[in-house]
Amino acid sequence: MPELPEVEVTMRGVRPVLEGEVIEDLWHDDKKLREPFSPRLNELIGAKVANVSRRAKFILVGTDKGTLLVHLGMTGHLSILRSPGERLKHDHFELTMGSGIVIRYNDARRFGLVAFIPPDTDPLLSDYLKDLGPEPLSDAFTPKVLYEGLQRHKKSVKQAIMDASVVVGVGNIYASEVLFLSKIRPDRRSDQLSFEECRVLRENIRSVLALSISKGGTTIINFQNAEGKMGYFVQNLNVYGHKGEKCPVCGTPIEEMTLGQRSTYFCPRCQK
DNA sequence: CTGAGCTCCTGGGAGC
DNA sequence: TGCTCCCAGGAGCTCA
Repeated sequence: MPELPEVEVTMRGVRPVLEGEVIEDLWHDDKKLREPFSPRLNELIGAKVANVSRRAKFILVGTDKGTLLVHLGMTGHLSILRSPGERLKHDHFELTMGSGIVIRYNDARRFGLVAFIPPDTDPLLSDYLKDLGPEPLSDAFTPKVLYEGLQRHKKSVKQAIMDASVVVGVGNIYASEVLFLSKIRPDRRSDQLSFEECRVLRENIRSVLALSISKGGTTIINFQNAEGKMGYFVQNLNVYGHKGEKCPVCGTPIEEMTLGQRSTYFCPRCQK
């Protein structure tokens, strides 16, 4: 379940093996991911990679012949293969670079996306990215921006911080964690939060994501081995998945509720 | 326009 | 042991 930190770490992992290299070959299977593979992806063969970046949970591979957009969905991951073996089940896409290195995309549930943005289109203005809210770790994500974003909605604060038009990159797990750290009940209406609560919430969103990225950074070496297995971040989750266990702060049993069809965990005593 | 609910997909766990 | 059922979740879609 890649959340933003895992995408960032993946992006940092593939960047050095892509930038400045030529895409020598490109392969995909005939199953569709979130949407079918575009025939225009083949235009990237022979292209030189200029830059690799991230926007929300998308990885952007910018070349002189267009941009490759990769989203890992729920179960997607990229492997860097110096001596690629045979493809495995659920391998759906790969790039062979001039260096001989193969970047391979595997995604069991096929919730991910591989898309082509033509060279005459600014990828940030493409349909995939144009409506996205601020990056949580950018200077643009101020307490005021979060406050105003939450004021625009009447849904629960948990659903609101998972809404990419408010802020990108907060998935289901971190939503519960961040609200716990902020002592805010997930089912509070987003437009009922005070400015001060938004300030605290904004701070926790940033610190949790930043910490996960820094932890993930140490897994890059592991990530680059021939196995290509990255593994999910093993981190201390305070409430997510801990229904019935004691709150680490006050000892009250953690409760679970459903918001927007998604499991939500919280401490009924700490979170107001 | 908004928010609620549904949908895609497969592996893994629970239950029998 | 083996079968069936159900759940997980990012994000786009439909509908009221």
